[in-house]
Amino acid sequence: MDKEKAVLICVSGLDAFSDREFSYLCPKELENRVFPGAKVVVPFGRGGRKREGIVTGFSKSDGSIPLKYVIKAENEETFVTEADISLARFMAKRYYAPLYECLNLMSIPGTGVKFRGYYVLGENKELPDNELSRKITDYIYENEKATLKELTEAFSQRGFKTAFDLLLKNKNIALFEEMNDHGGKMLQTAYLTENRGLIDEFINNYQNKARAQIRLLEALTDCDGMPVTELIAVSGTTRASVKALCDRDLIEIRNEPAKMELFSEEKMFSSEKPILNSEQENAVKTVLSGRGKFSEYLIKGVTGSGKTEIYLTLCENIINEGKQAIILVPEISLTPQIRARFFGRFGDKVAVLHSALSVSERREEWRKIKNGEVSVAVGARSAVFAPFSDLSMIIIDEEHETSYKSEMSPRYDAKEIARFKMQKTGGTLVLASATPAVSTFYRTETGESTLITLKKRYNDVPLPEVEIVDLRNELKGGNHGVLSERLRECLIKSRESGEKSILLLNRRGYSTFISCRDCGHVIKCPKCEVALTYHSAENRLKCHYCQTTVPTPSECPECGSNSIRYFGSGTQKLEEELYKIFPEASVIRMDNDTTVAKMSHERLLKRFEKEKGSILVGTQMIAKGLDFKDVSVVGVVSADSTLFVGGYLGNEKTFSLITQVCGRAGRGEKRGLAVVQTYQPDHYAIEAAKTQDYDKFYENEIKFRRNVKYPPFCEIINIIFTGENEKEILEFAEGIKPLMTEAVKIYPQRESYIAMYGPMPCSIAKIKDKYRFHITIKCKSAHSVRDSLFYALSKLMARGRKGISVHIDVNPVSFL
DNA sequence: AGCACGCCGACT
DNA sequence: GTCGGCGTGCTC
Repeated sequence: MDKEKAVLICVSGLDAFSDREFSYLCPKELENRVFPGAKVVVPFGRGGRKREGIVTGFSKSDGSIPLKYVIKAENEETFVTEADISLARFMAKRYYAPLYECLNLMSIPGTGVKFRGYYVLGENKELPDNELSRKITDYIYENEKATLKELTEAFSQRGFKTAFDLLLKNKNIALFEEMNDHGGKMLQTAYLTENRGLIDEFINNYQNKARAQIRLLEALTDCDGMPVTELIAVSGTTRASVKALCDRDLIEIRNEPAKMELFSEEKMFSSEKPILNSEQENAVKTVLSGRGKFSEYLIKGVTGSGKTEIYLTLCENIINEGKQAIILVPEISLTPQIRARFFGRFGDKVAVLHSALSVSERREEWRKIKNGEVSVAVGARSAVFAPFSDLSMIIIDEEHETSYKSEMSPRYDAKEIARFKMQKTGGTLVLASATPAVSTFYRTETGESTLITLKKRYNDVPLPEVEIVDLRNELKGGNHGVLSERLRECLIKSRESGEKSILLLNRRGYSTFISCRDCGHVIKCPKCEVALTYHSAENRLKCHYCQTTVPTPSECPECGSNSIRYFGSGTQKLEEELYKIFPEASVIRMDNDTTVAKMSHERLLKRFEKEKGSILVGTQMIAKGLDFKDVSVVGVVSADSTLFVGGYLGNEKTFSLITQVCGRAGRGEKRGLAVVQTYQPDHYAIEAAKTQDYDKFYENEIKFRRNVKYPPFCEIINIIFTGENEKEILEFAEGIKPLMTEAVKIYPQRESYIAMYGPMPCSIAKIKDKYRFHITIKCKSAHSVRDSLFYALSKLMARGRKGISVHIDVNPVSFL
């Protein structure tokens, strides 16, 4: 008899420690649709509930356990390749993530865990004779369906489980598994109606009455329909005005599958080939000379040295080879300006992936890549998984940015993924930055990567002059304000000559914390272990970690005194102070609070560009991707604010942030001025920033890293435990020590193991009522401690751990 | 996460 | 004795 085909499948919904591949049989009728890479539906667990799975290989099952059958095979477009499977295996091991979740990143977007179990009324209408049964069925009847979780919460009384089980057994209720289908998401799109006459009439008659509605109509006249959310953002209005126009029958809203809509400016952007200078040409030549086998480059080029032209030229070469390339940029840089350059150059040969896309737009881009309709993909972190068939180059712009590391499971590092992919296919990896990550630069010293340096700035504009202001002297001089005398002077001068200024202050809100003068009590978030920040716009205190807000207290909640004081300054306060000095000026504030709405980022920048003598105030989001003429002054209000947070990366973050933002000064012909305010003028990160001297910074920093054994001289594994009960977490986490001792005996790789610290409270010890502890492991390589750590953690997780969740972060970039 | 099995305590 | 609560371990 023909043996039935048995396949290995990774199943959704397992945690990293119980994650395994399972064997299933394939029914005859599905035989040619079930093979490695295919998405399938399988029964799983004792209840045989449906789950999504991905076939990872063929099983050599010996028949010792009875196998279940694959229920369904999905259609073709959900497939992943064998190369994806081996990449996913690497990721699952390296980042301690479930294999399914890794593969899911590579398959078509918006197909997460598909099945939700609901309970509905069953065929048997005769209920057991008890009140609880009736209540449960009534609840389901009223809501049509209910999840088990919902029911357990609604009937958190004794006897629920029994009654529930009985109902299920009697078929009074039944399980209904629903597909949680995100596919083909519809988007509300606004169109002008056919009543053109009425529209013109309305615009004329309501000039001064319904300004918002008129702006909406104007925005719509130039285009053929626009998604409502975008329309609101572009015209700076609200949903209420949209509704009003609908009621007047002037516009209509249709539900449409979302399309990727190009902005007119993107289409119009010139497609002229840039003329490269000799440095740029050399860079291109060097990179291309290594083609044909895996090679890695680091392009270190000051801001304005024209790195984007190099990327464009490299991509062009790849396209001519008939191959494909990915360009990764930090999310924040995916502004229309940058997108425009790629569209201008490659037209419809380029796919763009960014966070503002809806699921269906993302699917469409993914499909174009998969079908070979495009040859270049530009996108943020997750674009590294773009499913090209003959990918041959990956370029990572601003490679020092920490956003290339995912902070959600799977906590992957796009740089490592890119390297893995290029190594496998013999492609080229290009990293680029004005201020490379110290770990990246180190690779050029060990020979793992080739350094390419660009020194010339576009049009030979000199780098800005950087002045350091010692804030301790300001204090001595009696100036307690946010702005030093010197910076204030420069701002005034800049405004007088009609030029723009940019001020960086890496703290949002008004004040950083508020406390009582009499008893010293600091007002903290009720759910998190952090101080609340005062936000003047809402006149409330906000928690930046859980978004809770509370009214501003007029007296101290501890001692009742009414001398509450606001300490520290954020962007809101700075904005206010600037208005005091320049009542006439246009001060534009850009931070998380002002840019939550889609597109508002771009609107704010446009305003800044348009208005003479305007001042831009913002958090680190203003440091990148901005390209303005006539910015004569850049101010760094508090240079040390990133110095001692962010763990060992603090120095590097500070140096690159200051350098980046200072580079915004004086583009165009004139030399700009940057004023850096600090309490630590002698710190080497600040000193090096003064002369914009990366090499000097690197020299100091690598010495420090080597001395205290930090990356690149080790790898760090952070294990984070969270839960409601402080004591239980601590006890649980302590359990890892003996297990680790045991594990190291079984997997003798001790030479790699450097040290284990903790458990200790995280630097934010509580978020949303959950306490947080962490254990940090330093090792020569994460790879060689993987087996022993996995052993210890699996055993640890196998014990009762009510309410404690554990996650692992390999080489974290944030240590909160 | 969810589901069944099995141990233990309360109630008949 | 029996029912039901709750902890423990497994899922092809």
